[in-house]
Amino acid sequence: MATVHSWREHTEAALREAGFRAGGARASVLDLMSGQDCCASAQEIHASLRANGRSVGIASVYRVLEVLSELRLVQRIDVGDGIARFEPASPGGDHHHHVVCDDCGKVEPFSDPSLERAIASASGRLGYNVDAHEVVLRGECGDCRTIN
Amino acid sequence: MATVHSWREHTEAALREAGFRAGGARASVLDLMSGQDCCASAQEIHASLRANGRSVGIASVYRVLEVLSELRLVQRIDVGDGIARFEPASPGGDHHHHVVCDDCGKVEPFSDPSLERAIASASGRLGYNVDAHEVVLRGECGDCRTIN
DNA sequence: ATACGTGCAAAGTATTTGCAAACGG
DNA sequence: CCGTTTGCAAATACTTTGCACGTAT
Repeated sequence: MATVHSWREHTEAALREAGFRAGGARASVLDLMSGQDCCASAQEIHASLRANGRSVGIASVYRVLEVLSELRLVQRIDVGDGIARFEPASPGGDHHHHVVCDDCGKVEPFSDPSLERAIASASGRLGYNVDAHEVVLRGECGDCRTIN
Repeated sequence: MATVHSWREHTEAALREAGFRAGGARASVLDLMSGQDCCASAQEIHASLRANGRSVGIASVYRVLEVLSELRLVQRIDVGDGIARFEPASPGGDHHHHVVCDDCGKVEPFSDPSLERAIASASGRLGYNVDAHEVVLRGECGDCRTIN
């Protein structure tokens, strides 16, 4: 059974509901992102679109990502290199976090239920209405450790 | 009992050991940062120094922060606004994380031992030599919730 | 004396904004 | 039609780099 509401469908519905119109650039970005396994930067997304022959402007990519971020349809990720990365917010439950290699800069996803529980419990103790969170671990990856 | 090794002293010793020379800009940055309670951006640090009459160049601030980051004497924090922030790495044990208000952008520190345990345990399961981590929570702060 | 540290200015890169044309409803 | 969306180009903002000079060792 395929997910009844793919991220793509869910997102388009949410945009329509929020009063946004359809448009080529947005459709292209959604197309690309729906097949994206982990986070990608605006520049990477733009380059991929160009490579696939869809000529969307870089400004549109940023604008689409801004809207999607505000509606929490994508999550913005900062792994510490000053580049904003984005990935579909997971209604499908594949929520995850990231490990970054200090050495080669590689970014990999991981997930851990007990970490999620600890975050939920800590969130409850703050005077904030916490609705999103991000965890970034840093260290030397296996490959780099072998080389050095 | 005052901490025998303040961050300031610890940091200067580590720099000397690593073969760095003393210099005015670095001393100014260390001075300022040792009295810093939570994270500050390079620009904020630069502005504070100027305000205090210490004319260090912005480039030096960045260079000092880069060195300190590499030696893990300061931790770099990215709360998602595209600005790198830095705070003394806590040998004194006041390790903490950050909550950011989605609305007004305010950044506040918090700490939670069980969250730390969960991170340590998750770190152990990855193929990485995890030596640093960062958690950012996002939500509406108490003030903004009252206003809206 | 020699190499490292620093300040300034210029360059680089990610992101945002102004604007006119294209397009959806 | 009217207002949103888009692409281009220019503007902005943060950060890095080149280079000449100062300074610690």
